[in-house]
Amino acid sequence: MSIRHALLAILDQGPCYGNQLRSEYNRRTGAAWPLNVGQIYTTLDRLERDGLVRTSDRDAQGHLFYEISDGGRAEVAEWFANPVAGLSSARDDVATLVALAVTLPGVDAAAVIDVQLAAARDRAADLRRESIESAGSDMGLAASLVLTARMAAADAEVAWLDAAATRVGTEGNTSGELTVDTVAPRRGRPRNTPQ
Amino acid sequence: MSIRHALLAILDQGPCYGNQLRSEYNRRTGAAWPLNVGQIYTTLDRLERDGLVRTSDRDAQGHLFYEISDGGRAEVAEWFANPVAGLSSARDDVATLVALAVTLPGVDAAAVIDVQLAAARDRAADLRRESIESAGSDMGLAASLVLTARMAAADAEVAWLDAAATRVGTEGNTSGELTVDTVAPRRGRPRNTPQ
DNA sequence: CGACACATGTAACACGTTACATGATTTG
DNA sequence: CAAATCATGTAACGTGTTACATGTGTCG
Repeated sequence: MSIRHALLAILDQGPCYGNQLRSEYNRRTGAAWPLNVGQIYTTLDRLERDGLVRTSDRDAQGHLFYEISDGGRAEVAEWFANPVAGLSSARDDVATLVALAVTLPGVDAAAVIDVQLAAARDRAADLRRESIESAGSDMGLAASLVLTARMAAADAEVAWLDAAATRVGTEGNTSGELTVDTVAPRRGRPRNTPQ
Repeated sequence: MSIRHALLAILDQGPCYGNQLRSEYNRRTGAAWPLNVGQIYTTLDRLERDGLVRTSDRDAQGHLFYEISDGGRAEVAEWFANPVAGLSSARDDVATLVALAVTLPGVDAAAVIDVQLAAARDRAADLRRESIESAGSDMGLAASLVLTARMAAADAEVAWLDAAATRVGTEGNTSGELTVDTVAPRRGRPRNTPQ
């Protein structure tokens, strides 16, 4: 639900054509999450389908302009006025992976965590470098904020994985391992004995 | 790509039937990200379509068991051995929202941030409470790790929003505001003057 | 001219998600 | 018996994402 709203919010400033929207989106988010060109048009189609946008006239250059509707404006206002589901409420693949690594017998949880930790550290370092390199440039406040958000997320991931590694090392997974058997449905009788 | 792999990893322990997989998934992830029952079956269908799983026999109770294939086992091994794309590389809706709020004239960025900040704080507090309540319980290591991961993500979000509020307050969005005009395509002539 | 960027589109697919239908079994 | 739970499924939809086709204008 992010791209939809982002494009809509930009269109709230005035009519734009496809590629223009792409540029705007990239510039404002610091090109952090690259947006495929085609996606613009599919998203615009869907916005039009939902009556939030309508196609306007064509340019002298042939650019096809899209214009926001009243409904679209309302949607933008609502977007800006209410909480959105952020990363902290999203399904976390790394956490899922680690949780399963810890609970599944036969998986070296420590090794799994190490791999993810190394990758997360790389990622954090990349972002930090990017931040330093673009320090003197003309990067706007928005792009700068996005960059710090990504760094914060990466750092949090590193810190958590670090703590997880320690806990797995000390607490072990002795009581953590869960065989599928444990969950035998109530109406029971020993069911499947994996392997 | 998370649910697929999670179910596959559980199936790597031995055959399971649908609802059993649901229980396993919920238990191992501390039921943090609730999984609709139907999703299990759609996912299993797709796993079967891809040859990573095959249906096994039926139980005396009529339970339909699924069994992992060699290809599935390979996929699980690969999943555990390589970095996965975590939250830190995902599109961040909150950051996008704030970035747009800061760059779009006519939007009260400070107010937008406040709303998100309040929601994030609530979320963090909820998780902290959940953590305290389940302190003495028999929560396994995995579920505990997942909970801390969620708290870490929520805290990071709060901290970032806090910093963003400050920066928006001090740096203002004077130089940050970007009219759509700014981006006039190179081959140019003043194009659309929004509003 | 040829390479490249601009610009618009389309077709297909993946995954996640929900709502609904259906039956059996347990339990109060 | 009635309600709740267990269990299996299906149909439909939404967004994100990619790969591809196509044309035009610019620039060396």
